[in-house]
Amino acid sequence: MSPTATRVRFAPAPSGYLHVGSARSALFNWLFANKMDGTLILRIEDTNTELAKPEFYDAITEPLKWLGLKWDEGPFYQSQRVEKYLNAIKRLLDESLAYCCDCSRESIEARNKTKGFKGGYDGHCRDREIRDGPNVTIRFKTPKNQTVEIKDSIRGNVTFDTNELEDFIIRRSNGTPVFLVANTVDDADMQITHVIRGEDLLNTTPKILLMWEALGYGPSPQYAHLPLLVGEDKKKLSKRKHSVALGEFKTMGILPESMVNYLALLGWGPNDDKEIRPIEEIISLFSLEDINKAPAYFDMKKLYHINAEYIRALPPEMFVSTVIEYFQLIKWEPAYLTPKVLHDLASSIQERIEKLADVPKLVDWLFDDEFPAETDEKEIKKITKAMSLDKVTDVLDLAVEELEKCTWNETTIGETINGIGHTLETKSQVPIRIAVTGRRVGLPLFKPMEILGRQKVLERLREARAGLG
RNA sequence: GCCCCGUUCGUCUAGUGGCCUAGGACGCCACCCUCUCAAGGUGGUAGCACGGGUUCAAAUCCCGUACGGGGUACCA
Repeated sequence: MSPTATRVRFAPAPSGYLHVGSARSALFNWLFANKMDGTLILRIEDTNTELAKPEFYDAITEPLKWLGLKWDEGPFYQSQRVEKYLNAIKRLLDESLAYCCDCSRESIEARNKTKGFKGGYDGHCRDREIRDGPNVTIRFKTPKNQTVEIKDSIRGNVTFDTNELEDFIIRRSNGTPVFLVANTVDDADMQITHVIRGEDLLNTTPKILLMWEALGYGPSPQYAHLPLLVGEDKKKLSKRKHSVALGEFKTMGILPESMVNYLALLGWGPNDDKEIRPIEEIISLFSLEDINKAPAYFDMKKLYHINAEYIRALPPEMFVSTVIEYFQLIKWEPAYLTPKVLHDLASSIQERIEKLADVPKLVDWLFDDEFPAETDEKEIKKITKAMSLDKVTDVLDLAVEELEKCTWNETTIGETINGIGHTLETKSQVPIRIAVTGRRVGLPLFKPMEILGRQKVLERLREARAGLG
Protein backbone atom coordinates (compact mmCIF):
# COMPACT_ATOMS: atom_id res chain seq x y z
CA MET A 1 0.00 0.00 0.00
CA SER A 2 1.36 3.38 -0.91
CA PRO A 3 1.58 5.87 1.95
CA THR A 4 -0.91 8.16 0.26
CA ALA A 5 -3.59 5.53 -0.18
CA THR A 6 -6.97 6.78 0.96
CA ARG A 7 -8.27 5.10 4.07
CA VAL A 8 -11.62 6.04 5.54
CA ARG A 9 -13.72 4.54 8.25
CA PHE A 10 -17.34 4.26 9.20
CA ALA A 11 -17.40 4.19 12.97
CA PRO A 12 -20.88 3.88 14.43
CA ALA A 13 -21.72 3.32 18.04
CA PRO A 14 -24.00 0.34 18.41
CA SER A 15 -27.39 1.51 19.53
CA GLY A 16 -29.85 -1.16 18.54
CA TYR A 17 -30.19 -0.35 14.89
CA LEU A 18 -28.72 1.72 12.12
CA HIS A 19 -30.65 4.82 11.32
CA VAL A 20 -30.75 6.74 8.08
CA GLY A 21 -28.34 9.41 9.27
CA SER A 22 -25.68 6.84 10.05
CA ALA A 23 -26.46 5.04 6.83
CA ARG A 24 -25.77 8.21 4.92
CA SER A 25 -22.46 8.70 6.74
CA ALA A 26 -21.59 5.15 5.81
CA LEU A 27 -22.61 5.79 2.22
CA PHE A 28 -20.54 8.95 1.87
CA ASN A 29 -17.52 7.18 3.28
CA TRP A 30 -18.14 4.33 0.89
CA LEU A 31 -18.59 6.65 -2.07
CA PHE A 32 -15.40 8.48 -1.23
CA ALA A 33 -13.43 5.27 -0.72
CA ASN A 34 -14.60 3.97 -4.07
CA LYS A 35 -14.00 7.26 -5.79
CA MET A 36 -10.43 7.36 -4.49
CA ASP A 37 -9.92 3.67 -4.99
CA GLY A 38 -9.21 3.54 -1.29
CA THR A 39 -10.09 1.42 1.69
CA LEU A 40 -13.20 1.53 3.85
CA ILE A 41 -12.86 0.31 7.40
CA LEU A 42 -15.75 -0.62 9.64
CA ARG A 43 -15.12 0.12 13.26
CA ILE A 44 -17.64 -0.34 16.01
CA GLU A 45 -17.26 2.30 18.68
CA ASP A 46 -18.42 0.40 21.69
CA THR A 47 -16.20 1.83 24.38
CA ASN A 48 -19.29 2.29 26.45
CA THR A 49 -19.73 -1.23 27.72
CA GLU A 50 -23.46 -0.81 27.97
CA LEU A 51 -23.54 -0.58 24.22
CA ALA A 52 -21.16 -3.42 23.61
CA LYS A 53 -23.82 -6.03 23.15
CA PRO A 54 -23.33 -8.60 20.44
CA GLU A 55 -26.94 -8.41 19.28
CA PHE A 56 -26.37 -4.78 18.39
CA TYR A 57 -23.57 -5.61 16.00
CA ASP A 58 -25.74 -7.31 13.40
CA ALA A 59 -28.03 -4.33 13.58
CA ILE A 60 -25.17 -2.38 12.04
CA THR A 61 -23.73 -4.84 9.59
CA GLU A 62 -26.98 -6.20 8.19
CA PRO A 63 -28.30 -2.88 6.88
CA LEU A 64 -24.89 -2.07 5.42
CA LYS A 65 -24.94 -5.34 3.54
CA TRP A 66 -28.48 -4.69 2.42
CA LEU A 67 -27.45 -1.34 1.00
CA GLY A 68 -24.49 -2.96 -0.70
CA LEU A 69 -21.94 -0.90 1.18
CA LYS A 70 -19.08 -3.35 1.41
CA TRP A 71 -16.25 -2.53 3.73
CA ASP A 72 -12.71 -3.69 3.14
CA GLU A 73 -11.41 -4.12 6.68
CA GLY A 74 -13.06 -4.93 9.95
CA PRO A 75 -15.36 -4.82 11.69
CA PHE A 76 -13.01 -3.85 14.47
CA TYR A 77 -14.42 -3.52 17.92
CA GLN A 78 -13.10 -0.89 20.23
CA SER A 79 -14.16 -2.98 23.17
CA GLN A 80 -11.45 -5.42 22.10
CA ARG A 81 -8.75 -2.79 21.71
CA VAL A 82 -8.89 -1.26 25.15
CA GLU A 83 -5.23 -2.05 25.84
CA LYS A 84 -4.13 0.35 23.12
CA TYR A 85 -6.20 3.16 24.53
CA LEU A 86 -5.02 2.56 28.05
CA ASN A 87 -1.45 2.65 26.85
CA ALA A 88 -2.03 5.99 25.17
CA ILE A 89 -3.60 7.31 28.35
CA LYS A 90 -0.63 6.10 30.35
CA ARG A 91 1.71 7.88 27.99
CA LEU A 92 -0.19 11.12 28.42
CA LEU A 93 -0.12 10.64 32.17
CA ASP A 94 3.61 9.92 32.19
CA GLU A 95 4.30 12.98 30.14
CA SER A 96 2.11 15.13 32.35
CA LEU A 97 -0.27 15.82 29.51
CA ALA A 98 -3.07 14.33 31.54
CA TYR A 99 -3.82 14.03 35.23
CA CYS A 100 -5.89 12.14 37.72
CA CYS A 101 -9.00 13.63 39.20
CA ASP A 102 -11.22 12.53 42.06
CA CYS A 103 -13.87 15.20 41.81
CA SER A 104 -17.46 14.10 41.78
CA ARG A 105 -20.01 15.60 39.48
CA GLU A 106 -21.62 17.20 42.51
CA SER A 107 -18.47 18.80 43.86
CA ILE A 108 -17.65 20.25 40.44
CA GLU A 109 -21.08 21.74 40.12
CA ALA A 110 -21.00 23.10 43.64
CA ARG A 111 -17.67 24.85 42.97
CA ASN A 112 -18.87 26.21 39.66
CA LYS A 113 -21.95 27.58 41.32
CA THR A 114 -20.14 29.41 44.08
CA LYS A 115 -17.50 30.72 41.71
CA GLY A 116 -20.02 31.61 39.04
CA PHE A 117 -17.97 29.54 36.60
CA LYS A 118 -19.90 28.79 33.46
CA GLY A 119 -17.66 26.24 31.79
CA GLY A 120 -17.59 22.56 32.54
CA TYR A 121 -14.76 21.29 34.67
CA ASP A 122 -12.72 23.96 36.41
CA GLY A 123 -9.37 22.18 36.43
CA HIS A 124 -9.48 21.69 40.17
CA CYS A 125 -7.19 18.65 40.21
CA ARG A 126 -4.70 19.85 37.63
CA ASP A 127 -1.93 20.37 40.12
CA ARG A 128 -3.15 18.26 43.00
CA GLU A 129 -1.06 15.28 41.92
CA ILE A 130 -3.74 12.79 42.75
CA ARG A 131 -2.65 9.19 42.62
CA ASP A 132 -4.30 6.81 40.24
CA GLY A 133 -6.59 4.32 41.85
CA PRO A 134 -10.16 3.16 42.03
CA ASN A 135 -12.80 5.77 41.33
CA VAL A 136 -10.26 8.12 39.87
CA THR A 137 -10.83 9.62 36.45
CA ILE A 138 -8.13 10.83 34.14
CA ARG A 139 -8.47 14.14 32.42
CA PHE A 140 -6.63 15.58 29.48
CA LYS A 141 -4.67 18.71 30.27
CA THR A 142 -6.11 21.04 27.67
CA PRO A 143 -3.56 23.73 26.82
CA LYS A 144 -4.60 27.29 27.52
CA ASN A 145 -4.68 30.23 25.15
CA GLN A 146 -4.30 28.27 22.00
CA THR A 147 -6.23 28.03 18.83
CA VAL A 148 -7.08 24.74 17.23
CA GLU A 149 -7.86 24.88 13.56
CA ILE A 150 -9.83 22.22 11.78
CA LYS A 151 -9.40 22.09 8.06
CA ASP A 152 -12.72 20.77 6.93
CA SER A 153 -13.38 19.77 3.34
CA ILE A 154 -16.99 20.84 3.59
CA ARG A 155 -16.86 23.79 5.95
CA GLY A 156 -13.49 25.29 5.28
CA ASN A 157 -11.40 26.26 8.30
CA VAL A 158 -13.07 26.14 11.67
CA THR A 159 -11.18 27.45 14.65
CA PHE A 160 -11.67 26.83 18.34
CA ASP A 161 -10.20 28.64 21.31
CA THR A 162 -8.80 26.04 23.69
CA ASN A 163 -9.99 28.13 26.62
CA GLU A 164 -13.47 27.05 25.64
CA LEU A 165 -12.49 23.44 26.08
CA GLU A 166 -12.47 21.95 29.55
CA ASP A 167 -10.02 19.36 30.79
CA PHE A 168 -12.14 16.54 29.52
CA ILE A 169 -12.22 13.03 30.86
CA ILE A 170 -10.32 10.45 28.86
CA ARG A 171 -10.64 7.55 31.26
CA ARG A 172 -13.71 6.87 33.32
CA SER A 173 -13.54 6.16 37.04
CA ASN A 174 -14.26 2.51 36.24
CA GLY A 175 -11.01 2.41 34.32
CA THR A 176 -12.45 2.37 30.80
CA PRO A 177 -11.33 4.83 28.13
CA VAL A 178 -13.86 7.15 26.55
CA PHE A 179 -14.51 7.42 22.85
CA LEU A 180 -12.35 10.51 22.37
CA VAL A 181 -9.22 8.50 23.12
CA ALA A 182 -10.32 5.42 21.26
CA ASN A 183 -11.17 7.53 18.28
CA THR A 184 -7.84 9.29 18.27
CA VAL A 185 -5.76 6.19 18.81
CA ASP A 186 -7.62 4.16 16.22
CA ASP A 187 -7.58 6.80 13.53
CA ALA A 188 -3.82 6.93 13.96
CA ASP A 189 -3.39 3.20 14.31
CA MET A 190 -5.54 2.45 11.29
CA GLN A 191 -3.84 5.18 9.28
CA ILE A 192 -7.08 6.91 8.48
CA THR A 193 -6.56 9.66 5.93
CA HIS A 194 -10.05 11.14 5.84
CA VAL A 195 -12.64 11.35 8.56
CA ILE A 196 -16.14 11.78 7.15
CA ARG A 197 -18.86 11.99 9.78
CA GLY A 198 -21.82 13.95 11.01
CA GLU A 199 -21.68 17.56 12.00
CA ASP A 200 -22.77 16.64 15.49
CA LEU A 201 -19.19 15.55 16.03
CA LEU A 202 -17.60 18.78 14.86
CA ASN A 203 -17.29 20.03 18.41
CA THR A 204 -15.37 16.98 19.51
CA THR A 205 -12.77 17.39 16.80
CA PRO A 206 -10.61 20.00 18.55
CA LYS A 207 -10.29 17.67 21.52
CA ILE A 208 -9.22 14.87 19.26
CA LEU A 209 -6.76 17.09 17.46
CA LEU A 210 -5.26 18.19 20.76
CA MET A 211 -4.71 14.61 21.81
CA TRP A 212 -3.46 13.72 18.36
CA GLU A 213 -0.76 16.29 18.79
CA ALA A 214 -0.03 15.33 22.39
CA LEU A 215 0.46 11.75 21.32
CA GLY A 216 2.78 12.84 18.55
CA TYR A 217 0.84 11.21 15.76
CA GLY A 218 1.99 13.59 13.05
CA PRO A 219 -0.31 15.01 10.40
CA SER A 220 -3.95 14.51 11.27
CA PRO A 221 -6.54 13.11 8.90
CA GLN A 222 -8.50 15.44 6.66
CA TYR A 223 -11.91 16.08 8.17
CA ALA A 224 -15.28 16.46 6.49
CA HIS A 225 -18.32 17.09 8.63
CA LEU A 226 -21.56 16.20 6.93
CA PRO A 227 -24.70 18.27 7.41
CA LEU A 228 -27.20 16.53 9.63
CA LEU A 229 -30.36 14.89 8.45
CA VAL A 230 -33.40 16.43 10.05
CA GLY A 231 -37.01 15.42 10.50
CA GLU A 232 -40.14 17.43 9.90
CA ASP A 233 -39.47 19.36 13.07
CA LYS A 234 -36.12 20.40 11.62
CA LYS A 235 -34.32 18.67 14.42
CA LYS A 236 -31.64 16.08 14.12
CA LEU A 237 -33.18 12.74 13.33
CA SER A 238 -33.59 10.87 16.53
CA LYS A 239 -34.77 7.39 17.18
CA ARG A 240 -37.34 8.48 19.63
CA LYS A 241 -39.10 11.00 17.46
CA HIS A 242 -38.62 9.76 13.95
CA SER A 243 -39.13 6.53 12.16
CA VAL A 244 -35.67 6.09 10.85
CA ALA A 245 -34.48 2.53 11.31
CA LEU A 246 -33.13 1.28 8.04
CA GLY A 247 -34.85 -2.04 8.49
CA GLU A 248 -38.22 -0.32 8.24
CA PHE A 249 -37.47 0.78 4.73
CA LYS A 250 -36.80 -2.76 3.74
CA THR A 251 -40.07 -3.85 5.31
CA MET A 252 -42.05 -1.28 3.41
CA GLY A 253 -40.48 -2.39 0.18
CA ILE A 254 -37.91 0.24 -0.62
CA LEU A 255 -35.23 -1.18 -2.89
CA PRO A 256 -31.70 -0.78 -1.57
CA GLU A 257 -30.67 0.86 -4.85
CA SER A 258 -33.33 3.52 -4.40
CA MET A 259 -32.32 4.12 -0.83
CA VAL A 260 -28.69 4.57 -1.78
CA ASN A 261 -29.55 6.86 -4.66
CA TYR A 262 -31.83 8.99 -2.52
CA LEU A 263 -29.40 9.18 0.37
CA ALA A 264 -26.67 10.31 -1.99
CA LEU A 265 -28.89 13.20 -3.03
CA LEU A 266 -29.26 14.48 0.51
CA GLY A 267 -26.66 17.17 0.94
CA TRP A 268 -25.15 16.65 -2.43
CA GLY A 269 -26.24 16.96 -6.01
CA PRO A 270 -24.64 16.55 -9.41
CA ASN A 271 -24.79 19.65 -11.55
CA ASP A 272 -26.32 18.04 -14.60
CA ASP A 273 -29.89 17.94 -13.29
CA LYS A 274 -29.95 14.18 -13.43
CA GLU A 275 -30.95 12.66 -10.13
CA ILE A 276 -31.49 9.03 -10.78
CA ARG A 277 -28.45 7.22 -11.99
CA PRO A 278 -26.42 4.06 -11.48
CA ILE A 279 -24.16 3.92 -8.48
CA GLU A 280 -21.05 3.82 -10.66
CA GLU A 281 -21.93 7.24 -12.01
CA ILE A 282 -22.62 8.57 -8.55
CA ILE A 283 -19.19 7.40 -7.47
CA SER A 284 -17.43 9.06 -10.36
CA LEU A 285 -19.29 12.33 -9.85
CA PHE A 286 -18.96 12.39 -6.08
CA SER A 287 -16.75 14.85 -4.30
CA LEU A 288 -16.51 15.90 -0.68
CA GLU A 289 -16.06 19.55 -1.57
CA ASP A 290 -19.43 19.66 -3.29
CA ILE A 291 -21.35 18.58 -0.24
CA ASN A 292 -23.78 21.13 1.14
CA LYS A 293 -23.40 22.75 4.51
CA ALA A 294 -27.02 23.06 5.50
CA PRO A 295 -29.03 20.30 7.15
CA ALA A 296 -31.31 18.29 4.89
CA TYR A 297 -34.85 17.18 5.47
CA PHE A 298 -35.53 13.53 4.84
CA ASP A 299 -38.44 13.55 2.41
CA MET A 300 -40.35 10.29 2.25
CA LYS A 301 -42.35 11.39 -0.79
CA LYS A 302 -39.24 11.85 -2.84
CA LEU A 303 -37.86 8.52 -1.67
CA TYR A 304 -41.10 6.92 -2.83
CA HIS A 305 -40.81 8.58 -6.18
CA ILE A 306 -37.26 7.40 -6.69
CA ASN A 307 -38.24 3.95 -5.53
CA ALA A 308 -41.11 3.91 -8.00
CA GLU A 309 -38.71 4.76 -10.80
CA TYR A 310 -36.38 1.97 -9.79
CA ILE A 311 -39.23 -0.49 -9.58
CA ARG A 312 -40.50 0.45 -13.01
CA ALA A 313 -37.05 0.01 -14.47
CA LEU A 314 -36.83 -3.59 -13.24
CA PRO A 315 -36.96 -6.25 -15.95
CA PRO A 316 -40.02 -8.48 -15.36
CA GLU A 317 -38.04 -11.51 -14.16
CA MET A 318 -36.19 -9.34 -11.69
CA PHE A 319 -39.41 -7.78 -10.55
CA VAL A 320 -41.01 -11.15 -9.96
CA SER A 321 -38.14 -12.49 -7.91
CA THR A 322 -37.91 -9.26 -5.93
CA VAL A 323 -41.61 -9.37 -5.17
CA ILE A 324 -41.60 -13.01 -4.20
CA GLU A 325 -38.68 -12.44 -1.89
CA TYR A 326 -40.51 -9.48 -0.44
CA PHE A 327 -43.66 -11.52 0.18
CA GLN A 328 -41.54 -13.98 2.12
CA LEU A 329 -40.14 -11.14 4.16
CA ILE A 330 -43.58 -9.89 5.12
CA LYS A 331 -44.91 -13.44 5.34
CA TRP A 332 -47.71 -12.98 2.84
CA GLU A 333 -48.67 -16.38 1.53
CA PRO A 334 -51.72 -16.22 -0.71
CA ALA A 335 -53.07 -19.56 -1.91
CA TYR A 336 -52.77 -19.22 -5.66
CA LEU A 337 -49.69 -17.08 -6.06
CA THR A 338 -47.53 -18.08 -9.00
CA PRO A 339 -44.50 -16.43 -10.53
CA LYS A 340 -46.05 -16.82 -13.96
CA VAL A 341 -49.08 -14.73 -13.13
CA LEU A 342 -46.91 -12.10 -11.51
CA HIS A 343 -44.74 -12.11 -14.58
CA ASP A 344 -47.70 -11.70 -16.91
CA LEU A 345 -48.95 -8.73 -14.96
CA ALA A 346 -45.55 -7.32 -14.04
CA SER A 347 -45.49 -4.16 -16.08
CA SER A 348 -48.98 -3.06 -15.10
CA ILE A 349 -48.18 -3.68 -11.45
CA GLN A 350 -44.81 -1.96 -11.71
CA GLU A 351 -46.24 1.26 -13.03
CA ARG A 352 -48.81 1.44 -10.26
CA ILE A 353 -46.69 1.04 -7.15
CA GLU A 354 -44.11 3.13 -5.41
CA LYS A 355 -43.04 0.51 -2.91
CA LEU A 356 -43.33 -3.25 -2.73
CA ALA A 357 -45.80 -2.97 0.11
CA ASP A 358 -48.27 -1.67 -2.47
CA VAL A 359 -48.32 -4.92 -4.40
CA PRO A 360 -50.62 -7.11 -2.30
CA LYS A 361 -53.64 -4.84 -2.49
CA LEU A 362 -53.32 -4.86 -6.26
CA VAL A 363 -53.34 -8.62 -6.62
CA ASP A 364 -54.79 -10.16 -3.48
CA TRP A 365 -58.18 -10.71 -5.18
CA LEU A 366 -56.41 -12.78 -7.79
CA PHE A 367 -54.34 -14.91 -5.49
CA ASP A 368 -56.81 -15.60 -2.74
CA ASP A 369 -60.50 -16.31 -2.33
CA GLU A 370 -60.58 -14.27 0.80
CA PHE A 371 -59.09 -10.89 0.29
CA PRO A 372 -59.14 -8.06 2.76
CA ALA A 373 -62.09 -5.75 2.41
CA GLU A 374 -61.44 -2.17 1.59
CA THR A 375 -60.93 -0.32 4.84
CA ASP A 376 -60.44 3.24 3.74
CA GLU A 377 -63.59 5.13 4.62
CA LYS A 378 -63.53 7.48 1.67
CA GLU A 379 -62.99 4.56 -0.64
CA ILE A 380 -65.92 2.70 0.84
CA LYS A 381 -68.15 5.71 0.28
CA LYS A 382 -67.04 5.96 -3.31
CA ILE A 383 -67.65 2.27 -3.83
CA THR A 384 -71.09 2.53 -2.28
CA LYS A 385 -71.85 5.42 -4.52
CA ALA A 386 -70.53 3.71 -7.62
CA MET A 387 -72.45 0.54 -6.86
CA SER A 388 -75.75 2.20 -6.20
CA LEU A 389 -76.08 3.88 -9.53
CA ASP A 390 -79.33 3.12 -11.33
CA LYS A 391 -77.88 0.94 -13.98
CA VAL A 392 -75.62 -1.19 -11.83
CA THR A 393 -78.02 -4.07 -11.47
CA ASP A 394 -78.58 -4.04 -15.20
CA VAL A 395 -74.85 -4.04 -15.84
CA LEU A 396 -74.28 -6.95 -13.49
CA ASP A 397 -77.17 -8.95 -14.88
CA LEU A 398 -76.00 -8.51 -18.40
CA ALA A 399 -72.41 -9.20 -17.43
CA VAL A 400 -73.34 -12.53 -15.87
CA GLU A 401 -75.33 -13.43 -18.92
CA GLU A 402 -72.73 -12.50 -21.50
CA LEU A 403 -69.57 -13.54 -19.68
CA GLU A 404 -71.08 -16.95 -19.19
CA LYS A 405 -70.95 -17.64 -22.88
CA CYS A 406 -68.21 -15.46 -24.39
CA THR A 407 -64.85 -16.78 -25.39
CA TRP A 408 -62.65 -16.55 -22.31
CA ASN A 409 -59.71 -14.40 -23.13
CA GLU A 410 -58.56 -10.91 -22.38
CA THR A 411 -59.74 -9.43 -25.67
CA THR A 412 -63.24 -10.84 -25.77
CA ILE A 413 -63.77 -10.15 -22.10
CA GLY A 414 -62.89 -6.54 -22.83
CA GLU A 415 -65.14 -6.42 -25.86
CA THR A 416 -67.98 -7.96 -23.93
CA ILE A 417 -67.73 -5.53 -21.04
CA ASN A 418 -67.38 -2.55 -23.35
CA GLY A 419 -70.33 -3.84 -25.34
CA ILE A 420 -72.43 -3.88 -22.20
CA GLY A 421 -71.52 -0.27 -21.66
CA HIS A 422 -72.68 0.59 -25.14
CA THR A 423 -75.96 -1.26 -24.96
CA LEU A 424 -76.88 0.20 -21.62
CA GLU A 425 -75.32 3.58 -22.38
CA THR A 426 -73.36 3.65 -19.18
CA LYS A 427 -69.94 2.93 -17.82
CA SER A 428 -69.78 -0.76 -17.34
CA GLN A 429 -66.31 -1.29 -16.03
CA VAL A 430 -66.49 0.18 -12.56
CA PRO A 431 -69.30 -1.94 -11.12
CA ILE A 432 -67.80 -5.07 -12.59
CA ARG A 433 -64.43 -4.13 -11.18
CA ILE A 434 -65.84 -3.59 -7.73
CA ALA A 435 -67.79 -6.83 -7.88
CA VAL A 436 -64.81 -8.88 -8.99
CA THR A 437 -61.90 -7.21 -7.21
CA GLY A 438 -63.58 -5.64 -4.23
CA ARG A 439 -61.97 -2.36 -5.09
CA ARG A 440 -62.82 0.70 -7.10
CA VAL A 441 -59.38 1.11 -8.60
CA GLY A 442 -56.67 -1.27 -9.62
CA LEU A 443 -54.95 -3.07 -12.44
CA PRO A 444 -56.35 -2.99 -15.97
CA LEU A 445 -59.18 -5.44 -15.55
CA PHE A 446 -59.45 -7.79 -18.49
CA LYS A 447 -56.19 -9.66 -18.34
CA PRO A 448 -56.36 -10.49 -14.65
CA MET A 449 -60.02 -11.47 -15.12
CA GLU A 450 -58.96 -13.95 -17.72
CA ILE A 451 -56.39 -15.29 -15.29
CA LEU A 452 -58.88 -15.50 -12.44
CA GLY A 453 -61.10 -17.71 -14.57
CA ARG A 454 -64.71 -17.64 -15.67
CA GLN A 455 -66.04 -19.57 -12.73
CA LYS A 456 -64.72 -17.27 -10.03
CA VAL A 457 -65.61 -14.16 -11.96
CA LEU A 458 -69.21 -15.29 -12.38
CA GLU A 459 -69.39 -16.29 -8.75
CA ARG A 460 -68.33 -12.87 -7.62
CA LEU A 461 -70.60 -11.11 -10.06
CA ARG A 462 -73.61 -13.10 -8.88
CA GLU A 463 -72.74 -12.50 -5.29
CA ALA A 464 -72.49 -8.77 -5.84
CA ARG A 465 -75.75 -8.78 -7.79
CA ALA A 466 -77.49 -10.61 -4.96
CA GLY A 467 -76.19 -8.09 -2.49
CA LEU A 468 -77.96 -5.33 -4.39
CA GLY A 469 -81.34 -6.98 -4.06
C1' G B 1 -25.70 31.28 28.98
C1' C B 2 -21.24 30.04 26.24
C1' C B 3 -18.89 27.81 21.83
C1' C B 4 -19.49 25.98 16.80
C1' C B 5 -22.17 25.49 12.20
C1' G B 6 -25.79 27.00 8.85
C1' U B 7 -29.79 30.02 5.73
C1' U B 8 -31.61 29.48 -2.93
C1' C B 9 -39.25 27.50 -4.45
C1' G B 10 -43.25 23.68 0.91
C1' U B 11 -38.95 19.82 0.28
C1' C B 12 -34.07 18.04 -2.05
C1' U B 13 -30.86 20.62 -5.00
C1' A B 14 -27.95 23.50 -9.56
C1' G B 15 -25.42 27.96 -9.15
C1' U B 16 -18.11 29.31 -6.97
C1' G B 17 -18.86 37.81 -9.49
C1' G B 18 -21.48 38.97 -15.54
C1' C B 19 -24.44 33.10 -19.32
C1' C B 20 -29.76 34.24 -13.53
C1' U B 21 -36.04 38.76 -15.38
C1' A B 22 -32.26 31.99 -10.74
C1' G B 23 -32.19 25.91 -13.72
C1' G B 24 -33.83 20.73 -12.39
C1' A B 25 -36.44 17.17 -9.28
C1' C B 26 -40.35 15.80 -5.60
C1' G B 27 -45.04 17.66 -4.10
C1' C B 28 -49.29 20.39 -5.59
C1' C B 29 -52.75 22.35 -9.60
C1' A B 30 -54.64 22.29 -14.71
C1' C B 31 -55.00 20.15 -19.44
C1' C B 32 -54.03 15.91 -22.97
C1' C B 33 -54.30 10.52 -23.21
C1' U B 34 -57.94 6.96 -20.90
C1' C B 35 -64.79 3.19 -19.61
C1' U B 36 -60.81 2.40 -13.28
C1' C B 37 -56.23 3.78 -11.11
C1' A B 38 -51.60 4.63 -12.79
C1' A B 39 -47.77 5.60 -16.22
C1' G B 40 -46.67 9.13 -20.05
C1' G B 41 -47.06 14.16 -22.34
C1' U B 42 -47.87 19.56 -21.92
C1' G B 43 -48.33 23.79 -18.99
C1' G B 44 -48.60 26.21 -14.23
C1' U B 45 -47.49 27.27 -8.87
C1' A B 46 -43.53 28.83 -5.75
C1' G B 47 -37.36 30.69 -3.75
C1' C B 48 -31.73 33.79 -3.34
C1' A B 49 -33.85 35.37 5.32
C1' C B 50 -33.03 40.81 6.34
C1' G B 51 -29.82 45.29 6.47
C1' G B 52 -25.39 47.43 5.22
C1' G B 53 -20.94 47.45 2.45
C1' U B 54 -17.03 45.96 -1.75
C1' U B 55 -17.57 46.13 -7.23
C1' C B 56 -18.92 48.82 -13.57
C1' A B 57 -21.61 44.21 -12.01
C1' A B 58 -23.52 40.02 -6.24
C1' A B 59 -27.68 34.38 -5.03
C1' U B 60 -22.35 34.30 -5.39
C1' C B 61 -17.19 38.36 -1.59
C1' C B 62 -17.12 41.14 3.54
C1' C B 63 -19.69 42.87 8.08
C1' G B 64 -23.94 42.96 11.11
C1' U B 65 -28.99 41.36 12.46
C1' A B 66 -32.70 37.74 12.58
C1' C B 67 -33.92 32.88 12.49
C1' G B 68 -32.64 27.61 12.58
C1' G B 69 -29.48 23.69 14.08
C1' G B 70 -25.41 21.24 16.75
C1' G B 71 -22.38 20.95 21.08
C1' U B 72 -21.63 22.09 26.04
C1' A B 73 -21.76 13.97 29.91
C1' C B 74 -17.44 9.39 33.62
C1' C B 75 -22.89 8.94 25.40
C1' A B 76 -20.82 8.55 20.95
